[in-house]
This record gives sequence, C-alpha cells and structure tokens, in this order.
Amino acid sequence: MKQIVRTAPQMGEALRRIRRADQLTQAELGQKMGVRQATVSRLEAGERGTELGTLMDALAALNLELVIRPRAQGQGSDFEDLF
Amino acid sequence: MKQIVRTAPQMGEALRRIRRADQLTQAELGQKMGVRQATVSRLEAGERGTELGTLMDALAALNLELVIRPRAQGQGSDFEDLF
DNA sequence: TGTCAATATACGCTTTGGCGTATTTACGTA
DNA sequence: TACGTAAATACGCCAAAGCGTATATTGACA
Repeated sequence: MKQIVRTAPQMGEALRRIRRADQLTQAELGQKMGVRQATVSRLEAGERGTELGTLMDALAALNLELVIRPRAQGQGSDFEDLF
Repeated sequence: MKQIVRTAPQMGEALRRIRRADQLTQAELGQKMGVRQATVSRLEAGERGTELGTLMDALAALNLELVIRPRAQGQGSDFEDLF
C-alpha cells in the first residue's frame, strides 16, 4: 500500500506500519540502520528534530524509496490511493 | 516531473530543481519555511545531518508531498518514470 | 569582462540529536 | 491478570544544526 506523507508524524507512522509488516522490532531495524532502538523510536514518533540522514537510512533498510510530487487535493488522507 | 529519491543528496537536488521551477531563491524559500538562506543551502546540498523538520517545512512551502513505496528495480534513476 | 544577484561559507553561541547504558512503561498473549 | 517482549524515556557526553550577522564565491547577463 502506497503511503502519502506531508508531515514528520505521518512519516513516522508510515515507517512504523512498514516496519511491522516486515516483522522487525525497532531494535532490529536500528541494527540494520546503524542507530539505536531509541533513535528509531524518535523517528517513528515524528519528532521534528530527527536527522534527515536517519530517515534515509530507515528507507534504505526497509528497501523503500520516495517520490516527490505536487500535493493532491484533499487533506492528505489516503483518499488519493483510490486512483 | 516525478522525482524519485533514495538519498539525501538526491533529495536536495530534487528540491533545488523544484524551487527553481517555482522561480524562488533560497532566501525566499527560507522565508516561507522560517529558516535562513544558509539552511536551505545545506538542505539542497544533501547534508545528512539536516533536520527532518527542515525537509518537511520545505515540502510544505513548495506544496509538495511524499509517497513512500518499495524500491523499484534499477539504480534509482528516472528510469521507472517510463512506466 | 565588469557588475549585481544568488549561493556557499564562516564565527561564536545555544540547543538538541544520537551515543552508551539502563530503566520504566506499555502490550500482546497465555 | 501475571509475564515476557517491545517500545518509550532518562542521564551525562560529544558533535553538530540552525541562529544572527557577514563575507566569500559563483554565475548569469549586459
């Protein structure tokens, strides 16, 4: 399922869903990324201050990529997924 | 044009292209985001350490959103755009 | 090639992330 | 509802981001 993201908390939530779907704990993902479990926790919590590099590490560890595109109409829910 | 991103530098490059397409200077974008021109410069340079919040601010300022998806085959070029 | 706007760097300062190490607080489930 | 695992927090420490202010560079164009 494609995840649409506009805020840090949304990003965290999306990563959490995917991590769980991959049957990984925060500690295991952290190991793959080279960060601590606590750092993964912060990232998933959507703490604004987290480093961009940490996000990219998570994407790599989960074998994900991002697509940047103009915002679609609506509030950024999963509504657009219908298309 | 859809931008596919897997690394911080790619993210920076993509934002730069879009900012320019929007006819904005780093200073103007920074104003919208609430950060300095120097910070925008760092973000576009793809410095890993940049804060995630800064990225999200940039996306909001440029009216963009992200889509998270599984990595497609290939090296992450724009190849997949053909589909 | 000279000039002005745009972008990249610099310096001192404050704030905060991530680290190691640990502990507390959920949660899923027997 | 007690247990064991996963997740959220804590503390001291170090490195670095972003801030204000300013200055080098770079680049486009007359």
